[in-house]
Amino acid sequence: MLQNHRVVELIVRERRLRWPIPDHLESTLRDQIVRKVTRRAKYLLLRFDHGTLIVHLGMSGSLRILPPDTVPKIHDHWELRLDTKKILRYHDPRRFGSALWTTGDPHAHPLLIKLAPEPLSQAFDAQYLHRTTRKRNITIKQLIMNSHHVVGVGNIYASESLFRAKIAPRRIAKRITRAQALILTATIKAVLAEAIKIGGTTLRDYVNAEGIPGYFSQKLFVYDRADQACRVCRTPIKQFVQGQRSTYWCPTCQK
DNA sequence: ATGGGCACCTGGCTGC
DNA sequence: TGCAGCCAGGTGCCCA
Repeated sequence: MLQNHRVVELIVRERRLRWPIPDHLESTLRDQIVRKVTRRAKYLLLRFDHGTLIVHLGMSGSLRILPPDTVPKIHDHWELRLDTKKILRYHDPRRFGSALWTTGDPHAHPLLIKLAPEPLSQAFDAQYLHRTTRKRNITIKQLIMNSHHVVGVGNIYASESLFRAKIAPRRIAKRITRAQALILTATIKAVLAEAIKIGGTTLRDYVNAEGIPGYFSQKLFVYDRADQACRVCRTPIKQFVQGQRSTYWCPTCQK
């Protein structure tokens, strides 16, 4: 869709994202050809000949490919006009997302250099997780949500992965056994792969880039299910706050 | 080095 | 119906 197409113009309507969109970006991207679109953790990488555009969607961001002359709406902060006449448009009400320019190896960028291995890769395995939890006094839920230890696991999938692994969210990371590390890597991979396959998780009225909701919410065992019966044992699901985020778990299934 | 708390924002929902 | 208050799918930064 984007690859090998030329950017005719970058239009920025609101530069104030998590980090300001650099002033030079319009002139830098003009007439550049998108060579490759890749991803690292939740960062999208648009590779050009002279550098890389690093895009993050934050909590509420979306990117859509739109037909020519589609009228921009509120919170449509920037867009690439392509030689195909289509528009790649970034929409983000909360402005927690970002669009950064970097030259050289994008993986060497300060935001990417320290990221943990890709969760769906072989490098993310039981040995890795067991090693990285050693001597860690934080809870296992906070560890799997820390991108220096595990990437791709946000607040929803953290609770879901731990439920499937039967591990209590408050368990201290260094107390995780080798066997539990093996199970947890497997449940993280499964949860992420399933969620990706069915379009992610839609809560309330969020929609994806095609304007379609994700259906993983129908597969949630614990997230957003406080006081409802556990789908395995019927115990009421518990909710509490951990590091300013809501955690959901089943006190019977998870130990 | 590690871990905890804060910050950035808008909008939807709840309850008075 | 209006509105204040609360909560939200992320994550980098600062400080102890």
